[in-house]
Amino acid sequence: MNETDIFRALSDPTRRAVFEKLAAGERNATELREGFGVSQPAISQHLAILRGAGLIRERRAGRHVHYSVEPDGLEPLFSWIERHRAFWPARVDRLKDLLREMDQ
Amino acid sequence: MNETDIFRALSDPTRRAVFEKLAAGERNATELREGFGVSQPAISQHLAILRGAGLIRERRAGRHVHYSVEPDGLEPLFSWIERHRAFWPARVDRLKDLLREMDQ
DNA sequence: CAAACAGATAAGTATCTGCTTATTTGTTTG
DNA sequence: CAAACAAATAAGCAGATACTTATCTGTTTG
Repeated sequence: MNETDIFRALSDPTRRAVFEKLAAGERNATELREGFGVSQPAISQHLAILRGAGLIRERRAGRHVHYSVEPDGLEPLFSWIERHRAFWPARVDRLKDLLREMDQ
Repeated sequence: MNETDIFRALSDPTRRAVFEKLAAGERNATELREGFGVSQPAISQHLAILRGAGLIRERRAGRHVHYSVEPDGLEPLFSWIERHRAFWPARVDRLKDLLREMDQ
């Protein structure tokens, strides 16, 4: 949920690729595994970390678990960027406004 | 320079705090060390990682080395966010425009 | 120029990470 | 209900990470 968890979760290329795949739409763990040369437990562990960072959610359906992006999951990352508006005075004020709109 | 390096560099709380301190203005290694209960080599190593990720730059002045934020260092992170416009269709199209402006 | 200083580098270490295989839990279906 | 299936968990391991102390390099200054 915090910045460290989010940065850490996204610092792994496989995990970032999984997240990006989910950004294109809901997938179950088996579908997510396709294309990665990695074991089923590895994907399961990556999903647990993404979930722990608040970036994805799961929806159980029988023996399948469908994963999808948590819509506001990246919000702490946006906030962190915004907090640098001291350094990018005008630029990030605009970003701030944009992010506020996104919340609606 | 790539996304992985940037996410990794920012995933450490101490390193993120150093970066944030630099966002407030140029500092040398000794000044940066203040407030962290950490050895001089530790800070030096953190700075090397931030530098390797393209997030900070250094300016040598005698026996001092002054560090500052690399203005476009976070650009790959912004681009990565932007690349999710498939998921936030309208929202991120706006962000895209904003980032284009920022490039000018 | 010797002593002090700023910072980087070396080397060692405990802990963390990402992976594996093996096993477990729970669900579906012939 | 047994076999197959989807996914999580356990345990172990090689490599990475963040730190330490010790040392080195380079700069300044009394």
